[in-house]
Amino acid sequence: MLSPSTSGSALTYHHGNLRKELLDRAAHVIAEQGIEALSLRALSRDLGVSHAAPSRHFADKAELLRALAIEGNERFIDYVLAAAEAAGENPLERYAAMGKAYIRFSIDFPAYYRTLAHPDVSAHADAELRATGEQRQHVIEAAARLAQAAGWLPDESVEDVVMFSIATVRGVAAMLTDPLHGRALAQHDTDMLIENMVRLIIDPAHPQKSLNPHMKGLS
Amino acid sequence: MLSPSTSGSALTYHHGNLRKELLDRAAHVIAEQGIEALSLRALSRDLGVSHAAPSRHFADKAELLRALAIEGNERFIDYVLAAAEAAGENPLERYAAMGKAYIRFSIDFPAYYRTLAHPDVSAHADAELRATGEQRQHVIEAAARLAQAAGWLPDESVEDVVMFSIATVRGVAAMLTDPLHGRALAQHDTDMLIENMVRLIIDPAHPQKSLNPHMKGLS
DNA sequence: GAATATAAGTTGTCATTGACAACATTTATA
DNA sequence: TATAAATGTTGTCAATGACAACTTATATTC
Repeated sequence: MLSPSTSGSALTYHHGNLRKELLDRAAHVIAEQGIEALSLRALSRDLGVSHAAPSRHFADKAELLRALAIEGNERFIDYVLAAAEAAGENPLERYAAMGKAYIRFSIDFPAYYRTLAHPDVSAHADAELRATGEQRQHVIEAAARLAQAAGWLPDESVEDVVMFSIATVRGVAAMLTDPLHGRALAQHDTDMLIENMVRLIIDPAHPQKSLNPHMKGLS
Repeated sequence: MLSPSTSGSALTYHHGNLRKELLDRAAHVIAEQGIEALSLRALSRDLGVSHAAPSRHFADKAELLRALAIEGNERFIDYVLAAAEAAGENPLERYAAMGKAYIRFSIDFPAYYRTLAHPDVSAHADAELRATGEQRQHVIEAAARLAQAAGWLPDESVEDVVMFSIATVRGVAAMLTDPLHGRALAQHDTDMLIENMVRLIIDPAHPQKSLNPHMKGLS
């Protein structure tokens, strides 16, 4: 009862570190049944606390989702940056790896992805969530700049290539996770699909890909 | 009271054609305050009927949203096909026009777009909604085939170019309508952005755009 | 044209939910 | 030890979606 070393539910405090357990359980429910099925009271029941307990950690439901979204943004950044590191030094390879990681994150962490993609969450964004969202943007934009400097779509503005690449991977992620459109693909097919989609955005083997290839040939 | 010719609320029946009025009002609320703010009871109050009246037309809330989504898919198809017609005969121009129309639809008809994009709606899709979704897919796919035959990305599979182009416009639409990411752009900027994004997918002026431009040069 | 079936709408009720207030208990701090 | 702060509980409220029972208007049938 008193020992903080017990793993699991009765950790350090009254009932354990309820805040974290709420977030974990919420992520589980969202991954299993979607974000609409999330109920603070059901969450409380699952964790064996009273229905008002969550209010000590989250002012309302939106705040819990916000916290989950912030956590998701942080993990997203780590995930994508790790993929870039693993890809080596070539800026084109790095950016392609980040694109694949972007899509894969949405599949590997459906709860974070759904939370981040949910319209109501971004509608109720606060300063902190906005901040992690901008971090996310900066990480991608910095890598895009380097890729462009290495020969990718040199005639386009940075804003445009950033938006183009984010939009595409975001759209692919949406389609793969959409139960309507996303017919279940085999693991191998998914890998191949991601590979192809990212190659259509940026192909490290052919960085000269450009809308004005004839201009490049004359320069 | 009895005349069916009066426009507006007291049309033909008990209270008018309530079904249509519910859908219209729902679209209005969704466009104004988002899909989460939609309440059947509030809808009933707005239209001056009792809280159980909607149940005669829609078994539950999901069914109303489903009907709205089906309507949205139909209008989407009309909208995109009209854009293709206006673009003339060239398959590349036509496909580009359809891409722009796709994005523009999400801006011009936010209620339909939000409903169609909402995860809970596609989760509760029925046969009819799925059918209109497939129609949508076929319309795009047919145009993509023609564009490919006219020289666009000839080395890729149809499935890949379809997914790539849909994903990109879908992502752009998501970003433009996302209150977090979509900082308000001026009308002209939006036009230019759409233009650029679609040109990065398919550029009618340079249909030879391909991942293997050197192969094309040798053939 | 009256009788009847059906469609459309209403009132009443219920369980669930998110939010809040008042109270209780445990931990931290002075 | 006294007290403040954090954490959790019980009780309550209004709003909501869903449903059942009842009412009324339109359509159909004899």
